[in-house]
Amino acid sequence: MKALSIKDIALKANLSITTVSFIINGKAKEKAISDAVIKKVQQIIKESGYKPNQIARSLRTGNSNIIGLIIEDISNSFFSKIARLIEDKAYKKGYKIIYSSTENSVEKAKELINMFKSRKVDAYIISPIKGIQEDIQLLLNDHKPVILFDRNLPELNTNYVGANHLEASYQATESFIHTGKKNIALVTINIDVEQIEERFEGYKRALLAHNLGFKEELVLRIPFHQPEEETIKEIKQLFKNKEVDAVLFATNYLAISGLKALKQLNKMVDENFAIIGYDDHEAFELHTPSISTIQQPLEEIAETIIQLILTRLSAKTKLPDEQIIIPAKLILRK
Amino acid sequence: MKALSIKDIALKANLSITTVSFIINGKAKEKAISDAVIKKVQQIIKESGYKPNQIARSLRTGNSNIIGLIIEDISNSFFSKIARLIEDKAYKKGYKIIYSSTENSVEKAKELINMFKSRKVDAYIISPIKGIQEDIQLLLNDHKPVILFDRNLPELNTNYVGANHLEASYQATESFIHTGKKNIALVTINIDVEQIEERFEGYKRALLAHNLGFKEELVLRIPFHQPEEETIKEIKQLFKNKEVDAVLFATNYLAISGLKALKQLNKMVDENFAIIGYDDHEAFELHTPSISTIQQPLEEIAETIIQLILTRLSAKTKLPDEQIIIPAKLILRK
DNA sequence: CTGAAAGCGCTTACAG
DNA sequence: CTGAAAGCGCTTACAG
Repeated sequence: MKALSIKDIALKANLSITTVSFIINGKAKEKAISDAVIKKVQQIIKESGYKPNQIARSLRTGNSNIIGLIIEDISNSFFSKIARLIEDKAYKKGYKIIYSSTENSVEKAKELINMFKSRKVDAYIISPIKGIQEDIQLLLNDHKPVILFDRNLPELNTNYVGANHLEASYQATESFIHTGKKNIALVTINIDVEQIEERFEGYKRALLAHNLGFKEELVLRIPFHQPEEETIKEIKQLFKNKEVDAVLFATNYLAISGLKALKQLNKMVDENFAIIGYDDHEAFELHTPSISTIQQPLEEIAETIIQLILTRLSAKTKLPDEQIIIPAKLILRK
Repeated sequence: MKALSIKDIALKANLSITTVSFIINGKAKEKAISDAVIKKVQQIIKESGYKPNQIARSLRTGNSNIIGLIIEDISNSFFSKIARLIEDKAYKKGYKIIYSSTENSVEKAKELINMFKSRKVDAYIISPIKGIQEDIQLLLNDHKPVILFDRNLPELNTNYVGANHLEASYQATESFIHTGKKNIALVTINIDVEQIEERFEGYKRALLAHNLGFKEELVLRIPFHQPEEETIKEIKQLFKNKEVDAVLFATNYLAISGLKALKQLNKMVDENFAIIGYDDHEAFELHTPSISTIQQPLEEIAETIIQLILTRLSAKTKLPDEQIIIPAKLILRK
């Protein structure tokens, strides 16, 4: 039971494959194919359930209607939610998404880019890490649309969509200060990516701007691949420091580990001890008391990314690169 | 700057593309290519950064090294975690995953299957819905490996990996009964899929087995696409029924809505009012008090799926279908 | 209005 | 030990 090919359809219709191809690709009018022929072919296609072989089409045209999505980890709710939104929007325009997680490995990220390249994806959406600039530059040389998101690589001339992490973490830190907190800690991750760096900078600048002084010992940098138990242990250590009266977490999973640490210590979030997370998580709202958080507008980010991609895919000439910064919001909860 | 082709490599090496192809595909030994030639070609490939065009390869061989994953919703943590585990394991074997969400739409599920088919994916992992049996049967006729998971379609003769939902929800209900609960409610979703049906059956049978009687008014069936606010409203209604002393939720997102409802009502989970969720969620453990839940062993499910796929992809003949039921565990938390 | 033919970049049966 | 050639299923420039 082999799949039907355009040849079979042409045979049944008593036409050349050229004519059938024109009809399939909506070029019937342009090529002045008669209405009768169009009807006949469409009828045969419908009855036979014929679907064009996309692989052959890709080989011939050089594009695939596939957009490659490269992220850190699909099981992180920030990425899986963005992925879902992007998928939905792309799907409506006839594009499919193929995704893969880098786990913050330069090695794997490079492999993924090559993989996608050899599969001729039409465009790339990448949450990048340092060390893959050259690989991305090759895509750009190839005139493939590339949208970086979440994290930027400023050396590259391409599109970027992201939140103003510095500003957001500045505000979060400031909100602690406004409620009288003096010893504000930061729990962050020790990966060398710009948006993590920015979150740190915002924290530091807010402290300095309010003359609280920056103390390195209040910054806890968690190794990326560390097992969660270890992370919780380190956070508990931090929490036991009686001086600390507020903690900002630089990612949602760190904040989750922080909440687990609190629970294990039987320590409460109250007027003497405040925390703020980064990126929302259902657990934050449900927690008693609810946890404040810095929220990136996922819908807006996804929409912006997909618009940038689609306009670039349909443009005949290269459009100017855009750097779009979308404000993250501090959601204060009680 | 066009990409290199096998022709370019052959030209540089002063060899035919046949020979180059044999070397690329590891058939050099088998074809008795001389070591000197092998070395030379490998050197040229390395220097030039040549990557074979997978599209051309797929067109010629009929397979793609891509596995299609069709799930309900990638943003649901159950699926995104499974997806990540499957991706990891597949990646190590040289397979890529292409995924899409059906949103429980028969229409979309059918489209996705066709899309994957026209892209010549090598195998399918599907969390199916009723109404796509015929489409899956066509894949089976085509001798493509298909693994159903999470939900089964018993009419089909294919592989299935899933948890024993009936047993699990029976046990959960029974655990309520053992702690003296009399009016046990079920919050479920009104989609017609087997594993949701089983969760209902387990609940019902446990009640009947313990002579508590089954009351339809204690079963709340939430429409699938309903906005969450509406769901919360309905659950609040249920919670206000003073008789209800225990609630079993049939999915993790329903339980999350349930926790939000509790919070809005300022109602506590305590010895007089118990709840159990389905599939784990970080919010369950963190909740005060922690929420008990039925947990599917994600790692084991993913591993089983990928093993089934890989053995079938490398087998020369059709292997017998397997129906693998993996026990879900009731995790009781205080 | 419609068709014959080239070619996308591979793999592989066949030949020597 | 190595190569010429067919063919996978399309699209499209060219011809009439």
